[in-house]
Amino acid sequence: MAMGRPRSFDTDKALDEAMEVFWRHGYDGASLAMLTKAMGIKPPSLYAAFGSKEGLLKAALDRYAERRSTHMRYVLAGATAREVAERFLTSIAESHTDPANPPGCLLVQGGLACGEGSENIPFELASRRAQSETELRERFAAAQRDGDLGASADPAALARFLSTVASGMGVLASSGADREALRDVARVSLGAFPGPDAAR
Amino acid sequence: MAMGRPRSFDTDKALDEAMEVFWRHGYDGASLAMLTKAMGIKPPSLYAAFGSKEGLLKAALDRYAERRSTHMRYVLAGATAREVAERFLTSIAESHTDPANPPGCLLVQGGLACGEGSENIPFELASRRAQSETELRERFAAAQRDGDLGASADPAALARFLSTVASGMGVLASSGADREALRDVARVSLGAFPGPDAAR
DNA sequence: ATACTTATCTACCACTCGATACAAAAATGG
DNA sequence: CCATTTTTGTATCGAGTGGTAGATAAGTAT
Repeated sequence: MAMGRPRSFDTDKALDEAMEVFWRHGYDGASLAMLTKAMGIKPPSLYAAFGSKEGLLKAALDRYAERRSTHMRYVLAGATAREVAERFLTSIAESHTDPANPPGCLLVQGGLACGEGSENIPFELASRRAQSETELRERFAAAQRDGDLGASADPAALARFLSTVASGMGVLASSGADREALRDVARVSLGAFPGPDAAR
Repeated sequence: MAMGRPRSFDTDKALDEAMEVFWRHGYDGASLAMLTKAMGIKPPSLYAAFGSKEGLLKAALDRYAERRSTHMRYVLAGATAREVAERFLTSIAESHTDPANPPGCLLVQGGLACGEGSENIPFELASRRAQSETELRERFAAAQRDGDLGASADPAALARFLSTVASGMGVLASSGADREALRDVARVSLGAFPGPDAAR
């Protein structure tokens, strides 16, 4: 069977460029002209590969999730619930101010509100944000069974708290806050985090 | 001297409608068609009254700030730093889930990232977010002088922490979280807040 | 080589964007 | 009344939007 003309661009490389544009300008703010220029391809190639602007975003989000899953594995591997929280917030302070990327978090910058015709974008981003919150919640529930998180603690509330602080740090970083400011927030936030029952 | 034809719409009422549109769709996502329809006026009237789309946003932000200054006065009037923090977070849990408004916070929803030609919008919103952080910081510094906030506490870091949690709660609310979820976040966050030195 | 399949490029589609020119309308001052 | 001033509605501007038609290029299979 004939294979056809091979693709002349690297899909992952192009996705990285698209990701950066969505990250910096949001879904609505990212025009096809900006995207195709950054990706180094023309509109028909984009549509053949990703179907639509929304499809391109989803592909970029998948790639973003891949990147973060490495971080998240490290975070969840913390020995105690407390250490997981610490790893979570400090790694976010680093990643959200990494000069290799636009400041903040793609899942926040991508678009909390959108215009007509892209109403489902905020939902898409929210569901992806919810994923790491779920991972944290399950990790904390396990920690509670293991005894390194007090029985009186609320795993769901703690996970939601950390996820909320993470979103807030995304907002903070996007407005130009430096790494030290985010570390401060992480440090103060950890003061809200309980240890095993004996410690509190 | 001739006075000219009187304006046929109420400026403040129109601004409230515009505010809601910006709140729900963000700056880029809010089209002139949506704005003029919501405001019940035609483009020339909009431009005569507010100069530009950006001018309209700024006018809406001014009105938003007016609304919030009442809340902020109540917050800052708390007897102790701890009480100020408590009032700040709980009032935000309420306001960000007030069914009378779009969910979340206009200063966050309005746009963290924008397209070409509106690059200064995120700055405008960030500077308005920074305002309440400054108010909190100054209040906490005063609390430290008064002795109801420990000498070892860092007023700037605490204010930044609260402001960050507030932004995070805005993100959380915009994705449909209910009031109880926001209250949980507020409650957990307050665990990070120190009292007078004796208490910790 | 020829057939077939797929990707790419040029050019363009219908539509929406923010913003405005212009004339009619509605007020006041004389 | 008329002159003046300002607002309003209609109708539209040029630019840019997301997306595509159609021809051409570049590969594989036979």
